[in-house]
Amino acid sequence: MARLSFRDQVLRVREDAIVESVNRLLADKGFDLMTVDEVAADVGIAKASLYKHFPSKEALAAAAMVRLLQRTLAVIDQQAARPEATAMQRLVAVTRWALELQVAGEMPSLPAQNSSLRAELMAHKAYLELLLQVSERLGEWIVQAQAAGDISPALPPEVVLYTLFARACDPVPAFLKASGHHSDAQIVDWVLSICVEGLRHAARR
Amino acid sequence: MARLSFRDQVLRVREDAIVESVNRLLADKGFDLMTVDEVAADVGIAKASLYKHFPSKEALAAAAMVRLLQRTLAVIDQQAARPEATAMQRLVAVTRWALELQVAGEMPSLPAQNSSLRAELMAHKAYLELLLQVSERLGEWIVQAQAAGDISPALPPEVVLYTLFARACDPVPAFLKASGHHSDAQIVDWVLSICVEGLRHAARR
DNA sequence: GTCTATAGCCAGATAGAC
DNA sequence: GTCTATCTGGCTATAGAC
Repeated sequence: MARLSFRDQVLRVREDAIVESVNRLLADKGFDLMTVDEVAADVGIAKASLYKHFPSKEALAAAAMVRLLQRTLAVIDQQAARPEATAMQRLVAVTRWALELQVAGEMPSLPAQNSSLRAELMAHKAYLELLLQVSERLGEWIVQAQAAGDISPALPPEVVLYTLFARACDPVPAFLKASGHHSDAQIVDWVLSICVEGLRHAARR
Repeated sequence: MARLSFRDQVLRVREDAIVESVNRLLADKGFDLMTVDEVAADVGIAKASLYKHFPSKEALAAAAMVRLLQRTLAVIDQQAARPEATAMQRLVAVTRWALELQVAGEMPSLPAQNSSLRAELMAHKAYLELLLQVSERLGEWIVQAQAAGDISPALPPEVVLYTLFARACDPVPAFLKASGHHSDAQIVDWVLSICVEGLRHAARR
């Protein structure tokens, strides 16, 4: 990794601050309700300055998703470094991390249906590359967990992968949290248990 | 039920057509991307005429949700009329119906985060009444299924209810459908099986 | 690169004739 | 109640001075 000049370091720090604001606002309000004015106000710079760093609102969201995938890969690396853990335990740990992020209100969420956003994401090389990496890393563990009998072999790995991904935008934690009867940890445990046991015992029917 | 005058019948038919268009557009594009202009064009009337029937875009969405809940109650009634079925079989049948509706692209979906929409829904008496009815009807079966050992007694009924509700907006079917490798029926079976077995075997942890 | 000010656009809602 | 035409506000994005 090349040494960065002082100017570039300042730039980097500012952009990190921007992306973190975007991440929080995406988690809080979602893409459509998040306005660029809000982002600028939250970072503490003028809107025109934001557009010097990122060319569009969609690019802002893409940057937040790249950040999320990078953090996900870091968690995956961390799990890969546990020699005593089974593939299933690693999958569960990563999923638990995602659920905890969501319950803490730090999981950015994008609408599945906004076409301009989808188009920009599908053209974003770094995003696609990271998404592929995450999928492949998890995919290996899924196959291993199926061989070990921890995940039903009746399920295509693809189905398992999507089911795990979907925990990141599962509405159940938010509803349970809103009802106010349970602790965050308890909510995460329930949702995780339902997911894990579902994958374990699912059949072709 | 009072006999309707001819005028009122015409009104009713037109409003049904409107709500059906809204339902389809909500399923297709979601609330934020659906425009009132599109609804008017789809129905074949002017936008101003739409506003004579429904006072706001949010009211249109609320009407579509009321229609959905009414259809849900009809399915619940249908299951209640099967004396040979267990509570669990009834719950599974209702959930399967919802998943099939979603895979067919006829399940209207609302963003969880749009606050003006949430405010209007929470003020909509018919909607809340129906939602309560559906929850209570399903809640009874959930308790019975837990007593029969078909659903883990470690789960609060509330958690089970939300987990079933969430199948209506589960992103997994859409992803699997987009991948193009599987039939609709197969997709529904997998998602349903993961859900049902998860509820059956979930533990407190 | 940062700012103020504004252009341009789109979508929800309304006026008013018929 | 239906239409055409218009208003209004808010949002993305940019111009241009410093």
